[in-house]
Amino acid sequence: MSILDIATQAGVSPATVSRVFNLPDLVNEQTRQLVLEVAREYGYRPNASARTLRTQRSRVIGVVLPTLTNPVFAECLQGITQATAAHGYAIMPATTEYKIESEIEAVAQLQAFGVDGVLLVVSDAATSQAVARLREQGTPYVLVYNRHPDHPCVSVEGEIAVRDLVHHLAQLGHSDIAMVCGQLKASDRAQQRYAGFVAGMKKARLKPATLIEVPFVETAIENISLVLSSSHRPTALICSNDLLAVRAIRAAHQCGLRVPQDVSVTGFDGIQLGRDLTPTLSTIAQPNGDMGREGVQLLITAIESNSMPASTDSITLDHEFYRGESCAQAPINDCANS
Amino acid sequence: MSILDIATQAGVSPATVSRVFNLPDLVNEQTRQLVLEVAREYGYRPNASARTLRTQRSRVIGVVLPTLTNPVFAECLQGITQATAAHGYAIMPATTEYKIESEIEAVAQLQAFGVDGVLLVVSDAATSQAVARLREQGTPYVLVYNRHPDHPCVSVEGEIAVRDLVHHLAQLGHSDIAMVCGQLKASDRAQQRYAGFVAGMKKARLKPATLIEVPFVETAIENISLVLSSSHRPTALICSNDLLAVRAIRAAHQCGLRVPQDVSVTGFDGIQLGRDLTPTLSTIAQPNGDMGREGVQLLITAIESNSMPASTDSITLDHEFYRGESCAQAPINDCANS
DNA sequence: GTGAAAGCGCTAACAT
DNA sequence: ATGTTAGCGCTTTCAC
Repeated sequence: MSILDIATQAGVSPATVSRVFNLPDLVNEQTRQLVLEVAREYGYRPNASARTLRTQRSRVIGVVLPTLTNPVFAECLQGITQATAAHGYAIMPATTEYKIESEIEAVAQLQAFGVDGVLLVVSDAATSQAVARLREQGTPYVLVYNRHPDHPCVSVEGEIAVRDLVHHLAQLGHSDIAMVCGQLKASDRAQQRYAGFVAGMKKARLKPATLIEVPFVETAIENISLVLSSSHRPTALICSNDLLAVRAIRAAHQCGLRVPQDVSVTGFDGIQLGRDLTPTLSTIAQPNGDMGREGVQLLITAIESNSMPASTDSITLDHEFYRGESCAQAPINDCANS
Repeated sequence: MSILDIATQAGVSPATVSRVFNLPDLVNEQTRQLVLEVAREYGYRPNASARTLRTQRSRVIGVVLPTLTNPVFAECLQGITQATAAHGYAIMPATTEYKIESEIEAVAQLQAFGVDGVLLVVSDAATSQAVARLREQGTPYVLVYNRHPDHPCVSVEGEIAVRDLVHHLAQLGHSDIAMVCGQLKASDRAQQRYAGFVAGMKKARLKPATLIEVPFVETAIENISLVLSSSHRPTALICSNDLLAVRAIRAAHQCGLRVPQDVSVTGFDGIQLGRDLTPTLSTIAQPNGDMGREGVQLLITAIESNSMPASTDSITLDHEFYRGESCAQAPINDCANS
């Protein structure tokens, strides 16, 4: 069923049928009803490829994410899905599994499929080849979660958030605080969060910050356990994301420590599931759905005005420390220690 | 950069350029190298819409899921993504948020975007209008997680799995076992799992099975707490999915009960995160990534042979009961009770 | 092994 | 308010 068939059946020209679907106001009420009727009868729906070929617009947005297995990105994609659907756009996601070389590959694939723009979460905005390619080729893009002055980004102030969290923990009597991260060099976000940790520790005049860098998620629990079973263990663990926090809690448990009585654990991301865990997860919550939605807004606005989102369009959303049960006052004896 | 530009630059016809990309064997080695060279130089990539318009194949697969917020579907989508990418296909996901009327809407949207086929998880395969539409219109589709004799499905034997689980719990000394589900009428999977529960209880000659039906996730914890604080509370809770199991553990905690010493909790799905929780989640694990991958395989095979997947192509994958820390022997006193 | 040409279904400029 | 028509970029038959 092509537009020509419908036109013939309705006794009008293909142009009129096209107008009924794209510029209905230009068509006489009666004619429009007639066309709509015929179209419905034959179950006609305009062919997207033909429209795209003609208009050079696919109404599809590409999305590049590290993984869907981390709920933070799944929640974000959920937001993206809602916002795009509301605008009549569809999405085409691709995941990199945190492999940096997959980023450029994913972008190339999406471009090959003719997406109008791309939303992405990259390992490191400053050095990303994927982002460079997008920019060179004039494909509209917006970074989400990444935060960099040269690119259009939707992000939260990760550095400030962690700095303030250190302050909060210090107030709870913690002086021995360690940070748990993935590989720092593989993530600009982790670096920013770590910078906030260092700044916060310095400001609180606490002793040089311990960093537990976890190279692979598989060994996270072991890595953390090692530190928790040392003679002078930290009383609080600031994890750079919620999944690490979950593993930190497990590590504590394996070391015979109770959370939060013996050790406090905080995460970063605010995944929904954290609210239902036992203990509930303390975390620096980001509005994950909104991050996606705002990114879509930025991107579609640019696409429809035939321009590229600018770094000056960047949006910073509010974060919020959610104090769950995994975080409490420092244990008394440790207070005595310090 | 169109195929014509490349052809002109290389001094060949557009047909030859097309062959270089689609039927390279038909092209003289030298000519091919030349064209490839020119194409690379200009960063040429064939236009997907034009190809789709001409061939009537988009190489895009639509995916309809309830939500991405439940890791079970995120993991499945991950598998789908990998398999499609390996075949040179892209995916276009849409979520229904468990709203049954969104299913048909999502399908219509995907069809409008010209997907070659659809992978879906629906509320109820038997009555789904979305599935009916797909079938009527001759759009290839495969159901995932749903299990129904009239449709091509990739699923596990949910009923048998739960039946066997009841047996396992009975062996552990549990006689007072309750099942926790979402709204039964809204999910054929939950119904099947419940049927397995009833069958298992009967076979184990245990007293009529208690069902805790949780209408809304928001109130799940309250609903479960109510039962756990009753005078003759169950010693084991079989939850129809892992997210409910997490909430059941929380409910137990709020009732002052320890898991698993006072009450055992099991889930269904095998989400990866469950392995890192404390206690680790006991669950009937499905191979979520593989479910997606198998669905893709079935679908693409059909698409490329110009046919529709048949109900006889349905695949049943193996499930496995993962015994985590959330499940243990029934408490002694309760054994005495029974 | 390569080229010429038709046409996939649509939109938009132009004409009436 | 509606019609005519060219052409988006590609693949594929048919011819050579």
